Amino acid sequence: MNCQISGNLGEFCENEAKGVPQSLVLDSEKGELVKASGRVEKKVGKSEGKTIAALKSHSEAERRRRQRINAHLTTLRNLVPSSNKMDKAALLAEVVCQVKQLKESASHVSESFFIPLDSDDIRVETIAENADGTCCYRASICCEYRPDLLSDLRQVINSLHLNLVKSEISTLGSRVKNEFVFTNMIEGGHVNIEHGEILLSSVRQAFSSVLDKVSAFPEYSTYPNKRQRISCFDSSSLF
Amino acid sequence: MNCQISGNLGEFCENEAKGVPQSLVLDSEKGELVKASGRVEKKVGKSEGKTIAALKSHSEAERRRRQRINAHLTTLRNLVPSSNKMDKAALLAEVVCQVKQLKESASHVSESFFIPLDSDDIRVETIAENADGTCCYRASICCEYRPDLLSDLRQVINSLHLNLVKSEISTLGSRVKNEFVFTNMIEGGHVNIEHGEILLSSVRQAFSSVLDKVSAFPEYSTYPNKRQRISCFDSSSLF
DNA sequence: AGGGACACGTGAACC
DNA sequence: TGGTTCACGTGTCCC
Repeated sequence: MNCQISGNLGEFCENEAKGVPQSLVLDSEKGELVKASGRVEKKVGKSEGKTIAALKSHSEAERRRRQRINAHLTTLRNLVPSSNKMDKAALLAEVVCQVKQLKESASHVSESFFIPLDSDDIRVETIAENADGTCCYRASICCEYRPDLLSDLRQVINSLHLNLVKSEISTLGSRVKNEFVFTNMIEGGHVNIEHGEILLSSVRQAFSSVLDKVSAFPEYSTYPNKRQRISCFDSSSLF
Repeated sequence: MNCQISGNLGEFCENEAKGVPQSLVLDSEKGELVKASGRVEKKVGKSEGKTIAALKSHSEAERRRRQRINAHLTTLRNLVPSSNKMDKAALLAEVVCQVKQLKESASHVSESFFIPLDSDDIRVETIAENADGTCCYRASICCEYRPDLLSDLRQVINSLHLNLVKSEISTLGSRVKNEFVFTNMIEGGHVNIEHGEILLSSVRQAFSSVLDKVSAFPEYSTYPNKRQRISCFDSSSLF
């Protein structure tokens, strides 16, 4: 199966010329060592010319194939940062990681763009943790619009004393998504003593209470049946 | 340079036993065909055992290296869709495309998240073109907040009669970014006769007029100097 | 010296 | 049958 004979005679001749009998061959099944003999100029018959040509085109094709593969590898090397001195396997491993990571972040991002139409959604997550202890968080709540929603949210956000760095309102049909980005910094550049997880869970709980208020008032939960089209700009209901 | 002798004698012995003199060797420099001779059991000296061991460990190491590389290739094959029957080069080419595309979309997305702090920014672009002629567009305007900004924008959006599917307000410090996603559909499911590019350029022009209005009233352009902190929720200035 | 990494030419298999 | 792909063992360089 794994038995074959191959070789380019040029090197062999060089070795032979130097009197260096390095050209040994291993029979891996029997563990025997064998010295490849010098060239035998024996005629092989009328097919010799064709065999030469076939062998030559074969090795050339194989060289082209290797060049093709290595060219793609080089391209990948330039695409992945700091992979200049990696060997082939390490480069491919790095590419695997990059692809996984990029795919994950891409799906994560598109998911953060998404406004679920049939289920309410609360997301509270850490989006960056810095070495100095400062963290950046994102909290979002997506639900059906109702008249008191924004004032309720404002009240909740204010009561939590979050260090807001960005807030966002999106609308899609009659649904609204509010997103807040905040840090654990407090005035003066100090880091909030509260542990991140505690902060996040209190935000989660506060958002839940906003959603619960909707459920508690059925007149709001039937709101979508009206299929009212709202938008920050084609309706003044939000403002 | 490219001259070498290699081979596993097992195969050679099989061929020899079958009387098939296929084991030919090509000297690619001279174009000569040579038949590899049968095994020569000549003693090579006291180093024969070591040479056997070296050759064996070498080929085994090489096999492990190949396995490592191919394992990563298999992983990549599972990571990129519909690459089951691609050969190595095509797979790598596809991976190159995927990585480029993912990196581009990732940077594109993070750029769309970005709120420029020192320059006003208008972006109008197509985000999807469907086979049925319907298109999905995104238009965004990012600038310093000023009291009339939202009503100006609302007026502009209304006058364009866009089929809005999503609108978004983000704030970062005293800067505001408004984003609108709209389609070329009109009531009844028909596609707007207007060509997409005309639609987009009129949106771009309308947004520019909103920005121009800021420049025309210097009291607004000095607004940032106050470093006023606004947010949808820690200030009522937006609503 | 000895092990890793790479390019090479070959045999086998497939179409 | 030519053409192409892959795995293999080897030669060679480098540390």
